[in-house]
Amino acid sequence: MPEKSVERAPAPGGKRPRNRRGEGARLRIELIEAAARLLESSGDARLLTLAAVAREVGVAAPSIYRHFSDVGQLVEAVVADRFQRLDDALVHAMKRGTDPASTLAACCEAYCKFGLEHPGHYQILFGAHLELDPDRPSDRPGERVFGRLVEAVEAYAAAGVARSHDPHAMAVNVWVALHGIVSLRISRPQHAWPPLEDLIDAALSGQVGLHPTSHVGAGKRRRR
Amino acid sequence: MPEKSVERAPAPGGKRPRNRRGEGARLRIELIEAAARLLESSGDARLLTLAAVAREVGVAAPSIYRHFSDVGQLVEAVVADRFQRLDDALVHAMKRGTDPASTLAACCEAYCKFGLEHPGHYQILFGAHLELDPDRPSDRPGERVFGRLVEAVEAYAAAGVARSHDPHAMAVNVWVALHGIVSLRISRPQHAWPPLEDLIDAALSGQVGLHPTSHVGAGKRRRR
DNA sequence: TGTACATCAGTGAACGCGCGTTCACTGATGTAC
DNA sequence: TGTACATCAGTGAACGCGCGTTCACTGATGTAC
Repeated sequence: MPEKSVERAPAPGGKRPRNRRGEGARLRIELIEAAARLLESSGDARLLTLAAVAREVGVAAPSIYRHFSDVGQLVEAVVADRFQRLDDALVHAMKRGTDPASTLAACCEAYCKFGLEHPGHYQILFGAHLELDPDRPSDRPGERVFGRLVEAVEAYAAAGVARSHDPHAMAVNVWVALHGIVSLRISRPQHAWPPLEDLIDAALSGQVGLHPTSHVGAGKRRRR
Repeated sequence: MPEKSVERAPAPGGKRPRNRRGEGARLRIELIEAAARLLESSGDARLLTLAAVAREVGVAAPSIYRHFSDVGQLVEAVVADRFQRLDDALVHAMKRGTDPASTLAACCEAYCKFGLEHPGHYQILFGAHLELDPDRPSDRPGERVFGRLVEAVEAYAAAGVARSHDPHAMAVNVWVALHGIVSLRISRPQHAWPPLEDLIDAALSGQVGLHPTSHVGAGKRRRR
């Protein structure tokens, strides 16, 4: 029987082959992916340990130091990546909108879906214990994502049917509502929740006056 | 002068005097209070250690076992106590209301204030990692608190000015909105938030059609 | 009233474990000559 | 072309620390007689 048949052997059996010369940077990627998996399942960066990451990848713990000087940098790498993914998801969703109303709805829906599909990451991104560098307001965490919401609400408001004339204030209210939807559904999965769409509709109609009928059919929304 | 002048000597200096015979149960209280302080500052029960609680109280770690068989029971004691306090606060606030509108507003305000004044506890009570005994639905966490909200919304709906005719659904929307307000303000303290009252007003007017003017003057609300 | 005893409240030492971090090292492989 | 060497990717052993948990114990104090 062939000995080293599989290249990507999983950690338990295969004694993970070391990278070729010049390809050491691959471990960096693997470490970030492993940390991301662990963070997804814990939902709190403070519970992440270097030892667990090393184990997950199948590598000795000191090997991590070649790429990250401490666990914080590893977390930062994961967090930056996930903020980027969320932003990408919002931008992508908004492109699907055919008018300001459906664009705003799509944006909100994408936000909630990201959160509900990656609850651990969502909790880390928008939970209280992030502590990125507060001196770099450019990446003040989540501010860019909030900016997308502001964009969408502004465009909707410009179309003239919004509730008030302060798009920024409305965007705050919408963000708060969406965050409530996502985080309570994550933390109370056993509660008898109405369909996600209904919660989003209620938030949008309450906060910006965007009623369900105005954007039915914009995305793949189906009522039951 | 009386010999045992100070009963509650602080941990650092005073070598905490042991309780008299028959008063061993006092340590139980102290342990719960200490755990509560630590939980308030961490915001996650999974970070609580017996060693830290023992240190906080000024007692040897094994002493805890006389009162709690593991850290989970200690957490459970704190959580039950804080849920009770929150419920008390809501009930007390609602008693101050003079009509269904002001009662509902007072309830929501009390909910938010509890959360913002005890952010660590709020995160533990309504965060994702609680895991109380799911076989006892009676204390399914937070359900009783949610029930207060349902009560208040129902009373308001019965008065006839509500947005829809499904008080339970409205209460869900209100809960979600309040949770969003509290948890995002906790986790993004540096964000330029509007006054708490404005956020609550927006939630209430959006979700149940209760507009600020309908309850101005009911509590100590002041506009600026 | 005095004294022996039972009980209570809590301690100190010890253990194994997982973690972070350091250090010198190993072995494969690309490269200069 | 062959060979010596430098470098790269990663390891294994070791350390101190904090933690959970056990165990036998200690010393104060209430109580029975």
